[in-house]
Amino acid sequence: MANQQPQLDRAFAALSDPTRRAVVARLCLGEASVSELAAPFRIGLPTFLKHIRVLEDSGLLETRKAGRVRVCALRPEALRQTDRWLSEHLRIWAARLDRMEAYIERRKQETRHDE
Amino acid sequence: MANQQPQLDRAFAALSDPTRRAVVARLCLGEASVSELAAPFRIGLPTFLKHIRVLEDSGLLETRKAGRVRVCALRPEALRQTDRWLSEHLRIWAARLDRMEAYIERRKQETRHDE
DNA sequence: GGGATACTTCGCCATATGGCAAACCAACAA
DNA sequence: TTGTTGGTTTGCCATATGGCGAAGTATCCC
Repeated sequence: MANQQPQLDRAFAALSDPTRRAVVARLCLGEASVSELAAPFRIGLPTFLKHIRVLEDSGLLETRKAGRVRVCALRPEALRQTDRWLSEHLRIWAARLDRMEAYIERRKQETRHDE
Repeated sequence: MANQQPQLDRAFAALSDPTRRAVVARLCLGEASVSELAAPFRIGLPTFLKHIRVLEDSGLLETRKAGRVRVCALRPEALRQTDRWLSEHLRIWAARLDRMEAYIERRKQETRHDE
């Protein structure tokens, strides 16, 4: 049973860390350099860099070097992919619930009919 | 900087594993016992149980014991919570993009005006 | 009771993750 | 050219994760 969705694995894993979610949230507002992104956190730069690499590997963001500064930008396609997985499964679940309710309603009707 | 959303952390982490996503997908179709859920996978039951515990701790599913069988059911609220985080941030990102496009459009108009 | 079934716990292992400090490199800025 | 800034690499550590097999417990069925 090989893993068919390593992309999805990595995106969900990347989003499981509050620091990384905060970075994604920040980048929704526009590009930023590594040190700008790191500023709100009390962790060392090497550690923070690791978070950036994880986000990059997951496809959630891309970076480019401008002089000595590394600029980070969101890649919303990866975000959309994870969102699609969730909303699709919620849809399936809701559809089943609807069928169940319809079934119960039908049973009620039939019971009334029997009386 | 304390973590404000351990729930969200755990839900995303739980969904980062293909086995666990498959379990969630299966449970969208209705309740199932541990061994029914484990059947499609080639991993041992103890290992599979760990996955179930992770899903349970994340709030994505709940279980109850019926005789010697443990029945698992989806808790869609946790699924919805993660979906909300994603769609909200996608919304913010899209809003910014709209503003940028509007800005560029305005610049175009002004440039034309200057000619 | 006694066997089969369905977990459940235990102990172990390899790898991954998230953190640190120290030293290093590259590119401005004076 | 020399210092400062912004990032990067390296090495280390503690804990978590995902896997295993063996043994244990609790039901259920005969």
